[in-house]
Amino acid sequence: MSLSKLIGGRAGNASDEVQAAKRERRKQARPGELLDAALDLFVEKGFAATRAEEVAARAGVSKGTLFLYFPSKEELLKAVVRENIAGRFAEWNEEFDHFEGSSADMVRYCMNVWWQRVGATKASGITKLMMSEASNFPEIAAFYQQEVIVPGQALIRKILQRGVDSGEFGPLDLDYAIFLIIAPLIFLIMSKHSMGACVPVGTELDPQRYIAAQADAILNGLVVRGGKA
Amino acid sequence: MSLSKLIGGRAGNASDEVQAAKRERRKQARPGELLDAALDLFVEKGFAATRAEEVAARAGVSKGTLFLYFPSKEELLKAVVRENIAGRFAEWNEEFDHFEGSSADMVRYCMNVWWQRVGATKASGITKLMMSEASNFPEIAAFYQQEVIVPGQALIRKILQRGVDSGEFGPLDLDYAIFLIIAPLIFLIMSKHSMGACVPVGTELDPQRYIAAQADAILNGLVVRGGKA
Amino acid sequence: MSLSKLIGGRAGNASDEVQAAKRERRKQARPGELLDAALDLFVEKGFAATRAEEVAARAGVSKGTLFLYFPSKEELLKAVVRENIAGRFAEWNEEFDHFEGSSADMVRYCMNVWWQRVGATKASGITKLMMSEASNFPEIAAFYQQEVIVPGQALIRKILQRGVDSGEFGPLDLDYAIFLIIAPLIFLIMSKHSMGACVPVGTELDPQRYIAAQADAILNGLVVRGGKA
Amino acid sequence: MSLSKLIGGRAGNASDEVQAAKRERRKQARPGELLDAALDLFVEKGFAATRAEEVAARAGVSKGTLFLYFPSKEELLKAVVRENIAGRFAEWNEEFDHFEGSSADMVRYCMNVWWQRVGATKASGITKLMMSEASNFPEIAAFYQQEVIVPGQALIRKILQRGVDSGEFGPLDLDYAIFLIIAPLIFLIMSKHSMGACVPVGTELDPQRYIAAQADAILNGLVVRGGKA
DNA sequence: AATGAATGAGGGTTCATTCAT
DNA sequence: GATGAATGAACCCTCATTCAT
Repeated sequence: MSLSKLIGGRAGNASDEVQAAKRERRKQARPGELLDAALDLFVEKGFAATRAEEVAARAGVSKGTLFLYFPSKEELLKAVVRENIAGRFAEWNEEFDHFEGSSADMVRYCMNVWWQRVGATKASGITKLMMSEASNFPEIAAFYQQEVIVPGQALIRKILQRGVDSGEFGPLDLDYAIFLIIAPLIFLIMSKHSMGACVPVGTELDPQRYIAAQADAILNGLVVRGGKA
Repeated sequence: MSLSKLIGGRAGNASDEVQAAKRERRKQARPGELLDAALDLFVEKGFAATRAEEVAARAGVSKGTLFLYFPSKEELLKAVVRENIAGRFAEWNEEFDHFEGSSADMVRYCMNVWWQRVGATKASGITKLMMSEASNFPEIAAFYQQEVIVPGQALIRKILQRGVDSGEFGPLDLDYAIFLIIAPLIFLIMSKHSMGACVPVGTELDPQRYIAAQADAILNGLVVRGGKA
Repeated sequence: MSLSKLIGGRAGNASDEVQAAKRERRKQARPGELLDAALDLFVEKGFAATRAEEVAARAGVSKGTLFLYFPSKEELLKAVVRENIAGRFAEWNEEFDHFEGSSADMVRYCMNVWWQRVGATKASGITKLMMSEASNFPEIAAFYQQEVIVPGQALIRKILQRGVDSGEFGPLDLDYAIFLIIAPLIFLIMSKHSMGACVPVGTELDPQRYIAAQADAILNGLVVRGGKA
Repeated sequence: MSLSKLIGGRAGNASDEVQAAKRERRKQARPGELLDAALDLFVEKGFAATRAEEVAARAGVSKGTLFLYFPSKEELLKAVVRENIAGRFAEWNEEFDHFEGSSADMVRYCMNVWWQRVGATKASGITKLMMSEASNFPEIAAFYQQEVIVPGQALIRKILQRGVDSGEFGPLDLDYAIFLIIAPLIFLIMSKHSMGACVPVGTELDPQRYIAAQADAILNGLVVRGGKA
């Protein structure tokens, strides 16, 4: 912004400043609006099948404006992925390090919190997007692998390890046990973004109930205990 | 094109008949080769990002030939899906109806047999494909829903119901419990076809071990039993 | 933009007047700076390949400002041409009318003076520009033809005619002899502005030496004289 | 072409072969037709101002076809330059090495032959093109420099050296004397392709007469000989 | 007057589809 | 049937031009 606006020269007046600020705010917001629109459409239709003009239109701007903010459609995709992978794992690690309660509760909490903070948000679309487009954009896939998959798996592993260490969980093949948590969550996302969209209304999965059912079974198993053994 | 065909003499003779038969067989095989090639490529790169010419090239024919067998790229996709979801559910239903053994074993058997007959085969690509393209082709998605998802879920439900009825499994919210079986299998397929392709060699999932670990936990739970009970 | 202008106090004062004067001068200068920048770029990259924004940037103003002074890119081109062919032929005619010396000297003088006043200046770019763009802008080309080529050729013709009249030069096909002077000068300009830019450093033409060599030969010829005659 | 066509199987007949051959010939001719069209338009309008579709249209094909033969507009330009710089200097060197006659005649012959074989042909457009676009395509310019300018100058130099060696020409600053031949020829081309196109009909340069006038003056000079010396 | 964000027509390029051979 | 040259609609991206500030 020009210095004159800040110092208030002759031409400047209150209204001007307000307008300028509004415009400035708009300009700041533009990339975000475009990224949101792009995420929606890339997730819904796939990268190749989404036209740049559609993204612009959904963000309420013209085709040309899109390219004012992102040099190409592919860079837009990269930005979409980058933007939506706010590395929150540090924060979560912290949170789980101080968790006080059983490891079973921790697993439940982890799954629920993930749903609230990722699964239920637009960010979940990134997972669908990467699943669909990974092989077309290996560079982005590698980035996603390193920024999301690796730290995510490490986090789950730590939780399970805690349960094993405390004796609450039995001995586990951790390399594979982590998918007990991950698989149902990923599946939930895929359902939401893919076939789920084609399912008759009223029959979609209820995420809370879904997660509860999964957690119950993962923790306690389907097979009834004791008694007849 | 085979040289023999090109040189083939003028008059009808034994060799001619042999050639004709061979050609006939080839002609019959052609669509299959195209469907195979298309499945591979659609799964790997997505529908929109796959060029018709690539499909033809991988099938060893020219671009024009592809359109001789399929009127459009979209019809090719439909055929690919139709071709690869040969509903084997009738057969499986039969098989499971006569299963003799515990329901826990049945779950394990079901997951393993699914892997052998679907997950490990090219047919698994259809799942990936539908996940990625469902929203672009709702008609195909509905078809898949009806031909695969509904009967598949019914099958799983029957297995779990059997366990509940026999008292081997505790009471279950069946609408959601079915995903205990489905989610890890779908996840396995997505891993294989998506990000899995971007994972460092040697760190891919071992399907057998993966399925065993999932089945164990689903059936028995992570939490240690007995003792304090 | 200059900081002083932005901070400038509210009340009229001496400084204000100074600023206003400076701004006024700047305002007058603006079109000139734009024309200079445009000439440079049009010559270097061609009209179509030069972006309006580049011109503005080189002139140190914003894109919008360019269109404040010139209604379109094409009008800018017209202005560039118009501005840079300040018909100095009247003055030169005068000068040559009063030339005292041999016509050979006059030819040499003419070529050298042309180099100093046109060839070595930015104005020489106009020649290159017209050569490149004439067929795209016939209207401008006609203007150039009328303002530069016709009077230029007339001037040369007068010089040669003088030599012929005085008996210093042999009989000449004047319509074509004029190009003896013109061709090497135009070639020098084209060298400077075109391929010359691609020639290894140190191997560019030395204009003075080039003109001297051309003039010598034109006047005296390559073939040795006398002797055997 | 398929072997069957050559061996003549069942389906093949004379008409078929004729048609196929015709088509084949067309395909072979296509690139040449496109290059011709491109040369014309690039020369006339400049590279940037020429649309790919125009080139295709002038060659009588559709836009898409152009890109079947040349991967991009820029590659088309490169091909145009390459195609039209059939390095004929070897042949010419040979020709001039065996020239029998005075060096003055050789100069005249050289200029005339150049006009017939280059100046009067489409290839002359390349010179115009390079003059206009050199700085936009330094790579092509370097190629042109190396393939045309350097050998061309060497050829001229040899001719002049011959005259100096034989005593027919006086001592020369060869580095600059070569432009006595080159400049008028280049100027002739520029006239033809640039302003020349804007000159009133009937007033264009007559190349033969132009070359004769230039050669006469270059060889014998404007200044009358003998007498007063 | 000056700015630069926004626009949208235009041009290069791709690719599903057609059709003459 | 099979081919692949040809087509042209559609898409990405550029950039001259506008206009709110």
